Amino acid sequence: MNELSFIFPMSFTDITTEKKTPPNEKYQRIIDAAIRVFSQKGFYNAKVSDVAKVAEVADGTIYLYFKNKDDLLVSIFESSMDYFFQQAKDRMEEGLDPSEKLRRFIELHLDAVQKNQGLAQVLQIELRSSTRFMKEYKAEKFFQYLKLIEEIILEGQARALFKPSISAEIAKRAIFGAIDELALEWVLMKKKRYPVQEAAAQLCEIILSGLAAPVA
Amino acid sequence: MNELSFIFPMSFTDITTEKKTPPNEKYQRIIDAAIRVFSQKGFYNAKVSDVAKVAEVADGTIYLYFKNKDDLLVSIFESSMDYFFQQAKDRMEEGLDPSEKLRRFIELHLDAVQKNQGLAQVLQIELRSSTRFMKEYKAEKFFQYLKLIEEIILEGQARALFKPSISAEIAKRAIFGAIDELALEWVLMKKKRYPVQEAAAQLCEIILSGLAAPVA
Amino acid sequence: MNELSFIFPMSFTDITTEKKTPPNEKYQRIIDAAIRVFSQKGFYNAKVSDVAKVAEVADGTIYLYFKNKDDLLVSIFESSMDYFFQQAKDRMEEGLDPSEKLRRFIELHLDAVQKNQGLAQVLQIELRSSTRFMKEYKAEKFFQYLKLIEEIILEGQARALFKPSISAEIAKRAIFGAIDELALEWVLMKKKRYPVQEAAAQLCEIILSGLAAPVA
Amino acid sequence: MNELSFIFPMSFTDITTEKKTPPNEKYQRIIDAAIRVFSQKGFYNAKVSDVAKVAEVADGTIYLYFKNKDDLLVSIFESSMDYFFQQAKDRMEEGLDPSEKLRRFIELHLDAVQKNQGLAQVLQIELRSSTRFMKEYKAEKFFQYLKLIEEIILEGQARALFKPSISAEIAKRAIFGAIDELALEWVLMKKKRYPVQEAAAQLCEIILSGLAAPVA
DNA sequence: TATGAATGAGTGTTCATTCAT
DNA sequence: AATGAATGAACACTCATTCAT
Repeated sequence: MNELSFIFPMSFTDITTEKKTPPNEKYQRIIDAAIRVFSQKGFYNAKVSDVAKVAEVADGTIYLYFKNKDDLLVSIFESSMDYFFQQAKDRMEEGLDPSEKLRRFIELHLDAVQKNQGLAQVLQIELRSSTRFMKEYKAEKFFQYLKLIEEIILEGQARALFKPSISAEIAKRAIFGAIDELALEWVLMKKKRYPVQEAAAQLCEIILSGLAAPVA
Repeated sequence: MNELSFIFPMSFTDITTEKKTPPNEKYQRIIDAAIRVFSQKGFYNAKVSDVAKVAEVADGTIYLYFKNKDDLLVSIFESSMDYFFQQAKDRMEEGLDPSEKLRRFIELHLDAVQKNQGLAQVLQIELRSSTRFMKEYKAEKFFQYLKLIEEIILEGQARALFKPSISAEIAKRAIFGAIDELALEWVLMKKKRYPVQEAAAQLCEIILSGLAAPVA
Repeated sequence: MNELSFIFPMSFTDITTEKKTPPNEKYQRIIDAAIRVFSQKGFYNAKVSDVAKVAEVADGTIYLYFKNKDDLLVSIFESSMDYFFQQAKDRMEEGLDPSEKLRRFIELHLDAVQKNQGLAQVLQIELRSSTRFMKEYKAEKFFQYLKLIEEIILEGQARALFKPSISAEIAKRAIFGAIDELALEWVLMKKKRYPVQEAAAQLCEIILSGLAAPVA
Repeated sequence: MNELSFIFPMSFTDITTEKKTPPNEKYQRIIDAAIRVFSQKGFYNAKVSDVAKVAEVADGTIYLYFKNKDDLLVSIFESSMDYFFQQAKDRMEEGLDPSEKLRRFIELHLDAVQKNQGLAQVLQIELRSSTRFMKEYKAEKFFQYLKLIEEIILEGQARALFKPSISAEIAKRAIFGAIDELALEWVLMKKKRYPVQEAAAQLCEIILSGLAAPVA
């Protein structure tokens, strides 16, 4: 049972399909160990051998499943995003109001963060840290994520529910940034001063009225 | 002429007062070199000797001005923030409308980013990368930054211009996150699709109406 | 075949029991290389990579067997002393005259030095060099060595063969100093002007009559 | 007032004559500082800048008086020995019994050690540490020291007071080693368990009867 | 003489990665 | 597939020495 499968009952391995090495039990152990170790020590300060130790695997075994240390981080990112998309699809059925969709999206993100704080830290802090990831690595999955927000905004504008003056391209980034920062703060907070849901609600209150078309 | 002095005509050395080693010409050269090198290669991938080379200084000289490689990063952060606060104080005079203050704050941040893209990258990407900075190092200056936003919100609420239901504590984080993400995207964008000012305007449009108290 | 096994036919590994890493072939190669390199260049001037090169091992391999460069020196000392004690026990059977025991002890020490001059240099010169070893590191084994001499003296006094006025505590140091200095000179002598055995005999002549109780 | 001048009222500078730079007040300050620093930290762990700090001189100033760090150590050694010889000449007047001369010699050495423990440590531990000093540097002064002992022994043998079978060449080394070791132990002893004079007396008791020709 | 800022060669140690078993 | 001993490139930092002032 890994950290992610705690969020989503369906097996992790079902969605990731690109990997050459079919994710198996040992692959999972390594991913889970990496999440734990990276979130505690930080990616750069974590040793591959630390991950191996936690995963109860030999150092070399990690290289049977991952190309190198970076690949471990990328793999964590990619499979996490796959989960997220799966969930997003489930929760935001067609026909919902764009405002409601956006609310659910925000809630989903923050709920996921709450359920998996170690993972959240890795994705937010460590991933961002590497110039490689931010500049060179085409964060395909990250763009997919942004696209989800963009589509909601565009739909809202098409249905005249959101201000037409808003640039969806820019707004999606601002919204992601806000969610991301709230998530990060909440995760790093030792003594939680408020539940994540509170953060979600507050953010919705600002964003939704911020986007809303003025009533005639 | 260093990167920062490009933003602010007044000398760097005038404001920073805490440093034991009084920032002098060589200190500046090293800071500027570090900003350039860190923003290009990333903090972890940058060698101290790279910084020395760019600064046209011997490796050892860096250690006359900075305790170690980390200290270089922290110093960049701290002096940048000092600049920012100085600027913020100048631009947001007393008596301004809270909405106007917030607009100016956002514009200030994004303008500064535009004027100093290398520095912006370092602060956003590299600083965040280190577990040290995020968890252990008490980012005093960062909290001061957040406090500026918080005070504007509280003032707006006190004057019944902003919704009372908003938690300033949470909102300030959301706003910072939004600014930060827009800044990051803009900086990393190879071919600028829109001016930063456009990002500032868009963000203001969402945030200001999002915070505004409904008209009776 | 290592330097020490030249002195004692029994395997090195048989006696050293405290070491976590069981001395194996590679461990021995490193120890032997270190003795050679340290005796030639001196501990401080020897590079770890020099030792690695002589041992025909990668630099990093040394750190699989030794905590650090200092540990290499300590390990050489400790295992040498273990050998010595083993030998001393064998050569100085119970029932021997204290004078005879002392003679054999001195001969043993100087013979060992002759058989292993590189090691002797390291132990005498390099070990003494480090403030760490002399002041902080409790040279347990060295005190054991001194104790052997002390016991012989005390036995001689108990049997009224040695002067009762002699302080065993002080005498053991003086004797060790004399042996040590003779050993050092002999080792450093390029062209040997006399055999070590001669030095042993001369020292015995002084010490034994110096300790002897006056005949009634 | 330097450490050495505490032992000998005559000025340090009067005897050292080889030095190009005439030893003056600043030269002395540096020597004294070096003795203090080297004895505390050990030669290799002491920084030239430490010595400069203690001497209240700029780093560069040291190089006006000494060729390099090694030269500092050599200079300490040489001038100490000069003092010693001066003293030895004074105390061991012609006409004295060889036994009495040897006793005075041993007492002189140990008294000097007691009066100047920092210096003693430097000479015994640090000097010996460097392969340079032991192997390459022709310790002229050290041989002079040994010669003093040798001459006493030869005189004793010529006058049939000492055993003719003793090799003066070997005995002088043994005696030096014994003195040196007793000195070292005494200096490093935290809580002095006995006065140095006791060590001197004990050593004389062994050595003198050890050398003495048997009475007919 | 004296200074002390600047230099830059030098090295112990780490750790991602490999590969013989 | 799995291991983990071995590798060796890489790098932050130190400090003896110099030299412009």
